[in-house]
Amino acid sequence: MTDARPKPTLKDIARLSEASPSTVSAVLSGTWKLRRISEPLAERIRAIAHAEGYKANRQARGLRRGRSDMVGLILPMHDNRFFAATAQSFEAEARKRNLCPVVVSTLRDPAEERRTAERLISYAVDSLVIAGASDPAAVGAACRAAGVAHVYVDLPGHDAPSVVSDNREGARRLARTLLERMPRDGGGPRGRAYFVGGLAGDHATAGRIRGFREALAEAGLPAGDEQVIAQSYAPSRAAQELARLSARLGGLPAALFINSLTVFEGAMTHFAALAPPDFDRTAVGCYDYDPIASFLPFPVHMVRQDSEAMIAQAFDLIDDGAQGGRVIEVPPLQVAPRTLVATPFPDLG
Amino acid sequence: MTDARPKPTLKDIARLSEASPSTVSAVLSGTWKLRRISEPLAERIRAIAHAEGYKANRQARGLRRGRSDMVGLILPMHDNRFFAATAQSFEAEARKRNLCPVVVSTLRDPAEERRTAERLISYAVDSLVIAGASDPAAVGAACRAAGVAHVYVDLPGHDAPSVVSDNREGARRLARTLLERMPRDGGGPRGRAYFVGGLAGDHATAGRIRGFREALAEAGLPAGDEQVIAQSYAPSRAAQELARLSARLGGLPAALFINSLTVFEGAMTHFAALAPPDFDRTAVGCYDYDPIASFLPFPVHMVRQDSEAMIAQAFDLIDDGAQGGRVIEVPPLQVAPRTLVATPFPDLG
DNA sequence: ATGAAAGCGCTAACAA
DNA sequence: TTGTTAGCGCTTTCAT
Repeated sequence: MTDARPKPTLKDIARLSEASPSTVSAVLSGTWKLRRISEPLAERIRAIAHAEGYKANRQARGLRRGRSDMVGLILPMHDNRFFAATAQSFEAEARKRNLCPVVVSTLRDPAEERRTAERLISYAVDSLVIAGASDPAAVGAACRAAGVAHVYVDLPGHDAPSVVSDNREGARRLARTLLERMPRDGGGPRGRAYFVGGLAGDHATAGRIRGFREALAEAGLPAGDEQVIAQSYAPSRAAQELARLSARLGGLPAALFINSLTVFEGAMTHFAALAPPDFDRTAVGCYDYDPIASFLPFPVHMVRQDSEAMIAQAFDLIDDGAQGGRVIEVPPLQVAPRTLVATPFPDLG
Repeated sequence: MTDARPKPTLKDIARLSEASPSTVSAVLSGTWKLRRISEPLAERIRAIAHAEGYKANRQARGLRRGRSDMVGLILPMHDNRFFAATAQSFEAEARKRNLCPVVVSTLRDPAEERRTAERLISYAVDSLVIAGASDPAAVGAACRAAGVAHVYVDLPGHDAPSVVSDNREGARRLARTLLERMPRDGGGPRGRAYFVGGLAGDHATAGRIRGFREALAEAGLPAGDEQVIAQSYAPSRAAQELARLSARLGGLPAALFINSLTVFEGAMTHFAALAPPDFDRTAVGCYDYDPIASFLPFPVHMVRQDSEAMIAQAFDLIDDGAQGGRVIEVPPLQVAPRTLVATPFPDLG
């Protein structure tokens, strides 16, 4: 497995091509416009380098140049659609700039998050994108101490620019969609739209509740406090709250704004416990996205964070050397139900 | 953002603590057992290093030591449950060994894959785990040329050890489960188990078909060729094949072994087109895993690759300096339907 | 028990 | 148009 002879270094190529290391370096790293090197020499060097399988040692180059051409993305976890999509966009943007992207997750452990940031910095990453930071201040301190450019994504920091979802606008749009779709047959206890799940104290949830309320107000149907149920993200709790609500209303409400997939799971178990629910009489929306969920036996309008746009913004901020705690809000995307047939399980809706 | 004064280097700490760089290095990098350094001196150095916020430059250290303490994972993509889980396990194992994990995806582009491998190697990663390689030979060549230890995961390579799923055993187990659950009311055209989806030529699918056939044979119900339908992974094609099958049988078969989530999506659209399908009369299994899918209105037995065990194996192989094209097979896990109520939508079966 | 010095592989002044 | 040289920050003999 290990090759017998050691990898050729720049000096080897210099010796073989009878040129000086600096010339070889210039030729091989594209700096050679400045050093008006003769085309034949350049060609010879390239040929020899290629023949010898020369590959520059980026640790050495980085050490000398004081930068690595690596950029890091720190995530809470990989196994999450949004963060995975974020990673994908991150890599695409990094490659556009000819940088080497590396992605690392930290499991929402502030200590691990900090350690990871410091590690990447010690490898001299040029910049860091920090998504869903659990302790932005700590990471920010490490970056600042090292003079490493950084941007927060999804959850804002204070010492550097942030790119977050426009929860309020996203929620407003989803709520509007639900209001359009919900049955218009008069009022009655079931005639209203309900917001379910999440924590009202949570920054994201708070924004979504505002958007929800605004859409309802716009439509001349201002929401009463009982229309917003936001005490938990837990599926079991969601199922419980929905059961209570359905009991009170005598069925599901005309529109259900479900705040996140975990809450949605809980909702599914509640639906399962019902006598065949009548989804003609209920418009369902979920502020979160999962492709399989859009294949459910009833139409679900979903919201997906625009990770692509967010990452593009993040890189712009880094490219521009933006400083300070500016927060940029990017509206999320709405995903129509992918239900191929209007009501896949006809007897259900 | 950028700090005014530059980061302290080892030399700075040496000057400040009135010790030599070599002593400081020894103290700070734990090598100091050898160099019987006095405890007071060590303590003083540590204190000063801490006070100055000294962080070793790993590019320099790596350059000198000829290794970086970084390990890389190359993935086809992030946005995939299996690969995401693989990344998570990879990071956990790396951290156990005090190595810095970095994850990069290559979108199944062999050129990108190779480039990424070379890049990571040029940063002197100590070893590389390559998951779902689209061109193992090219990556392997790069690793060998550089003497970088590497292991393939999920899809095998030939120049180094591989860890793959035991598709045959996984399929056998899933098929057994389906045979246990399927209605036993005599034969008839609908009384048999069917394998649907994937490409029979594909290595993974081929193994699964073998396992499927073996389970049926064990049960005294050897499969005829028409019971294996494996021409495509495409959802639309799957829907089409299922429609044809249902038409021929007069309904869904007693057991449906669905080979992958994409095929499953297609199956969903077919189910939707049917008159209310009767899932009392059909046991459904999917060789793939998605948590939301397990909340569907009918029970789905799912199979999930054991990424944790696979990655643990991969690290063992690297730790042991294993060489050559050995292939280790790890059986996948079976996930029972998480359906909380036996039949969530009672009217559906 | 500690220090001096060489050098990892590369780049960038500065010379020529 | 090209070569010489001095480091980047660290580890590691080899001296003492």
